Amino acid sequence: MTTAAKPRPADRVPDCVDCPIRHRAVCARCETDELQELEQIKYYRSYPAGQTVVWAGDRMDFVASVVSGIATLSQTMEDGRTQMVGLLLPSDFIGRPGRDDATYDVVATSDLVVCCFRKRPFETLMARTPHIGQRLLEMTLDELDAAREWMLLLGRKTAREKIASLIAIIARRDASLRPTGAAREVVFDLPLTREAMADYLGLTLETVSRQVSALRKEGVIRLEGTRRVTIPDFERLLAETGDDSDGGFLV
Amino acid sequence: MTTAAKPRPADRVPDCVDCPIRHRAVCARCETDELQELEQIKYYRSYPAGQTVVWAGDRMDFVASVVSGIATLSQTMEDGRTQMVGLLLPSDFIGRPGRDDATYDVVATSDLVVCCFRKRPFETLMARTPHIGQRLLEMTLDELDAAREWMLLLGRKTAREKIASLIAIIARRDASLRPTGAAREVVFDLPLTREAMADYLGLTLETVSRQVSALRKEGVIRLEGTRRVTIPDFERLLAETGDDSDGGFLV
DNA sequence: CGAATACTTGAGATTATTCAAAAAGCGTGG
DNA sequence: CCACGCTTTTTGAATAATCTCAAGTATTCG
Repeated sequence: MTTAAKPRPADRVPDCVDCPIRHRAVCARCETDELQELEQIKYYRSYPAGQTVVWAGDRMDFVASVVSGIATLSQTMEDGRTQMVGLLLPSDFIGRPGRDDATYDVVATSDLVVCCFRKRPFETLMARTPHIGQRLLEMTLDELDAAREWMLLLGRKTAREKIASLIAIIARRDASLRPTGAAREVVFDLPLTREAMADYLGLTLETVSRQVSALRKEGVIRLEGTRRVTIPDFERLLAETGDDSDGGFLV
Repeated sequence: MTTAAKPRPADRVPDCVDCPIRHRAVCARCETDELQELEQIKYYRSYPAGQTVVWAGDRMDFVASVVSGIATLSQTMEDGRTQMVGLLLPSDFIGRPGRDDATYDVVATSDLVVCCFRKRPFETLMARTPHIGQRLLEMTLDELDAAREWMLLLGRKTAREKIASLIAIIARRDASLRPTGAAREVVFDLPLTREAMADYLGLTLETVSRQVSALRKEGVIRLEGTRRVTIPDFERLLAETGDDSDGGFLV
């Protein structure tokens, strides 16, 4: 089902001080001495696109931060229906302190680099210093808000609104990571296949395809190939999401 | 739309030591001296069934624990579509430290008693002692798991599976709060109207009604009136939920 | 270039919704 | 205790949205 390449220990592991996600990840609030303790128990791993990082139910002896790339969290029912329950971007946290088994499948959607911490030492460190737990609480509260926003999408939005919402969210995130100011035209690549989009949105891939095509035909978006999206008028796209018109633009 | 009775300050506010939710709420890990600090900033409020505790977007100057009764968290779209994103039971936490405005509507579904803490002092206390933050992190992680389980339900389950899942969850919770051991027949009252069930499940109330009737006609559940449910065979109900057959019975 | 994967499109079936009306349940006052 | 009005729930019929199955086309990778 998925490729089977092994995770590769990365060749060089950068110092925390030079880390690109230093200010957003679970370690964001750590003092220098705390960082040094983290350095002791951390190691990098790389996964090629498509590879599974952990399977739901598997024992997990580490927690980790996404350094670069994208991973997905998903759940699968006995008969194969799957629902994505989270999209992990750089600085996002993988795993749950205090829990030994993975609750969800974690899959690398692009080439992925993660900064792992051995779980027991991490838990010990967490108990000793409040900074990690404080930051993790903030991040978890944010994720909970995101999950609840997604519940509204899954439960109440139409297929068209779901697609528009997903594109808007990816576009926004992309804009926030990018140096540029407020470009009139937003251009970016979808990091997900149609099937992954379907799993995220609670749709079939055919419905995703049809709705993407519909938005394209109506000029809400433009496509180069199947992945590269141009949004000529962001307001127009937002109007298709079903969300409040005011709600947090360019957060 | 909702009744407009004022929240009533409760007459007597029990000591934390005697509190029924003491061991599960956000204060669960607090030492005696920390409890004393909490006593200083706490006050009780009561809301009659149907009343709104806070509206999304309103300023909230307190956080709170549910002491008794049930409340719902929900989101409403401009055109009135609403999605429930959480069910708050005794010991559950309301509000988010560090945030001034409510993100969701909170509505008392039954008569409700909450233990409020003024927000600023609570935040200060949190910063000073790690016990509250630690417990809040645990609770938030549990809520995140619950939200993600709900995402699977909303995105991938059929109407029938949704209803069966909701009934099973309420039955389980009810069993866990009840003194009895493993009774063969489970009997309990649905704490939600058909409309509230629909809002929780991402369905219309008519579909809820139809599926409840279908389960009744097929003997999966029995009904006395519209609220009182008997489950003659819990395994049979679980088989209708679409979940793994093994997954956490009577957790 | 060829095979494999990803995507699109069509037609028909299915599921859930919408609109409408009737029945059941609930609380109040006579 | 019962009648009345109100809310909640049930049920029906028609409609709309999405899914399923089935090709066919485009894209990617070796």
